[in-house]
Amino acid sequence: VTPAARPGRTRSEAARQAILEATRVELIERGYDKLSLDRIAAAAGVGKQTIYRWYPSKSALVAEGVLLGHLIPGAGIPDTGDLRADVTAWLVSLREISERSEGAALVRATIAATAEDETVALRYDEQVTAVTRGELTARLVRGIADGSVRGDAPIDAVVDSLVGVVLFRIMTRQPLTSAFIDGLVDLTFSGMGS
Amino acid sequence: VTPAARPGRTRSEAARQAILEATRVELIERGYDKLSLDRIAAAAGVGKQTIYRWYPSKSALVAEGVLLGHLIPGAGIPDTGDLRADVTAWLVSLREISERSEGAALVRATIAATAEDETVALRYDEQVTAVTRGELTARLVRGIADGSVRGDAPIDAVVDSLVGVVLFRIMTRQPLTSAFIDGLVDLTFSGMGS
Amino acid sequence: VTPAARPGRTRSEAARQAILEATRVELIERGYDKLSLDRIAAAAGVGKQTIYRWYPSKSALVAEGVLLGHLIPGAGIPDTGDLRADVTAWLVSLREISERSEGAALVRATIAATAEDETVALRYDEQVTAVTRGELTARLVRGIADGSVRGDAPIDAVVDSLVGVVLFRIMTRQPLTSAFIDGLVDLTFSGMGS
Amino acid sequence: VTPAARPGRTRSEAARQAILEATRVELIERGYDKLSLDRIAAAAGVGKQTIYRWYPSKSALVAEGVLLGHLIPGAGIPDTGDLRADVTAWLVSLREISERSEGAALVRATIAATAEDETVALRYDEQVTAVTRGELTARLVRGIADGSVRGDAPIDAVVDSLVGVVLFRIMTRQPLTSAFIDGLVDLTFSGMGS
DNA sequence: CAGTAACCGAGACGGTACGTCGAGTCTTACA
DNA sequence: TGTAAGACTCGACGTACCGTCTCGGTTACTG
Repeated sequence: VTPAARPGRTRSEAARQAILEATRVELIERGYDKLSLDRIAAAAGVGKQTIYRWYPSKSALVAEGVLLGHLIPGAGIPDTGDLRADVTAWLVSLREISERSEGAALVRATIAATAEDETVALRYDEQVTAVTRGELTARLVRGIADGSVRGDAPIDAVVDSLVGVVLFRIMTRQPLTSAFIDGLVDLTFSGMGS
Repeated sequence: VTPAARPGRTRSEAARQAILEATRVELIERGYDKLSLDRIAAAAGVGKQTIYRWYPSKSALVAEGVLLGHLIPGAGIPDTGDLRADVTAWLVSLREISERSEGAALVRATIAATAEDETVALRYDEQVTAVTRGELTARLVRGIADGSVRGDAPIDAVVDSLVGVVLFRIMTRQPLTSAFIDGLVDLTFSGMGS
Repeated sequence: VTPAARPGRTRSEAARQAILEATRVELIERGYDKLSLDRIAAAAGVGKQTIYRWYPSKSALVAEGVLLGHLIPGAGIPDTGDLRADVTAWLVSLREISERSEGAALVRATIAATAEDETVALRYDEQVTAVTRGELTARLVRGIADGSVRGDAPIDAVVDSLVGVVLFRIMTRQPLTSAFIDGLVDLTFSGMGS
Repeated sequence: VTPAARPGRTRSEAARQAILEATRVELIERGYDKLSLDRIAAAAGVGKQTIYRWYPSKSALVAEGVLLGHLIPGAGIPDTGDLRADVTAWLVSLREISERSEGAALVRATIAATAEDETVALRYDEQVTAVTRGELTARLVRGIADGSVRGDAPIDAVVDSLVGVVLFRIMTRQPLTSAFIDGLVDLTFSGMGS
């Protein structure tokens, strides 16, 4: 796909990357609602108009800037054959993200943006929830095959519970301790019923 | 405990209530980051300074305005003796809150405020998470007593999973359907293991 | 002298004119210290920031808005050959300005701004006093030439006395009557000595 | 006339003096339009209401605070028999006032207040112009008697010229030099005519 | 000599305006 | 035509004062 060969100067992919990078820095340092496009433009060495040429609004920029491969889906679910261990490993990798302060700040910025803006929520669903659900579902289906998951397990509930609880702990600034992860895995596999 | 007997005119509780009410209206209609203190002051018939006299920041105002008995803890957990039915009933009552558009808007505003501001997160923890955890824990302890919950169930994981998943569905604009609730209760009691 | 060729949009001279015009209206209607930049901006159809881009302070705006060719120097000193008649005619033209209520209001605003702000005082000196002194001095020099003014007359004292007395009468709301003007001219030419 | 014998606590003259003193300090330090009643009240150790009990408005306070015996009339016109020397001495005493920075600041504050507020202008006229005119007139009348002033001199023009020129020099921050004073006296006695 | 009326310091109140910052748009000169 | 720069309108921010009102508390006249 040739880039259309239009007249005039070609749009600078470098500028776009600089914008996204500057956005992430701002998000980490100040959070979602203290974001300033003026500051981003200055930091990226870019005119404000260039930002608006790529992204129609602040939330679109944030959606793109945060979600594009820089977040949770980065932590793919491993497949060692031992499902319980794999889920635990996945949660541990999320814990590591949440313990780097920049990671927690980005996640919180994403939560705020998602809660406040419908279009960000849609993008979030496509790019994070759907991907995670896909990976997790695929892994669980293999688990059903090897007998470690029962055939009628409520996959949606599992996915949303796990993602939801992680976001909730980050949102409320509670650490994801080992003990908590163990309890969560235990609950997920065995339930609390007697 | 004397009421301090400070000099000067006594602070107007009526003004404070008007501020909180106007804040809730604004939150429902516009969301957290489009909140305008100018508009709130005008709607409440109050000087802007009076708002700042009571609340040091936008987030403090939102924390107070939203959390004070106007949210989730309003939905207490029932106790009919049948724990599974009680948890289901509790989730259904949350669904009803989330389906009134004002309920969902307030919850989303709270999520945004909590994610962005540490002090709001602290308040949220005290006034929502702690209360819910307390109620749920008490109910589960009775469940252990009557044998419907195993003695070593990870209570924290249960509480944060249930609250987290509800907030996650509201944040991402996914409905809390009956089917989802059933799956969630099933997962919580029985786990997904085979 | 090239027009600088700076990057970015060129500053809007139209906006500046609208600001000055709105300022004069406000000054006439409300006076110097009841001036509101919010109102001026609204009346001029201009953002407040644009006012601050042109003028660093309220007084600078007033200095510019009032002094720029809209004041006393507008009343140049005539030269008919009869110096006494010329000075009288000049004072009469000042009387006419001071009798239009908008004229008096503008003069009083200028007095207030000048008295309160050093930089306005400097501008006033350059744009009003210096110009008037120049015109009057030139006229008096011609008067010396034709013998109607003595060669060692204290020009500075003449200029400051005439300007000062006019401003004083306007400031204290005393009218510039014909009788007063005649007395003043008499004093200026002949002195009060016997 | 007894002071009415009203019931209730008598108004505190000490408070009133403290208010006036604090007002003068503020005027000297910040000028007329940056005056703050809150600051004055705090500095005077007085409630704001007390100020309003004595003075209905900011300008009334300034008029009272500044004019009451703390200004130009303090410099009475001497009478040594030599009128020219007396007028010169009076102008020199005004120069001394204008050279103490607090003196010039108070005069400028008064000018600003007078220019902006009609009621202050009235008071100014009564308490400064009228008094000065009275003293000067009395002295000039004696001058007529001893032959140093011609009988038909325009007294009003003399008074307003002298007061006006002094205020004008202070307002525009020009010093009252000896040379200027000499020129002014020369002009006043002999005129500029040949 | 108790009542009560006017004062006092203090400070909260509803407002208006300040000077600054940010969003999103528009207009230059340059590449 | 795209780009960096930057001015534009609009609107919100958090602060400072204004002039009023309301506290608890203090005088001083009055019945």
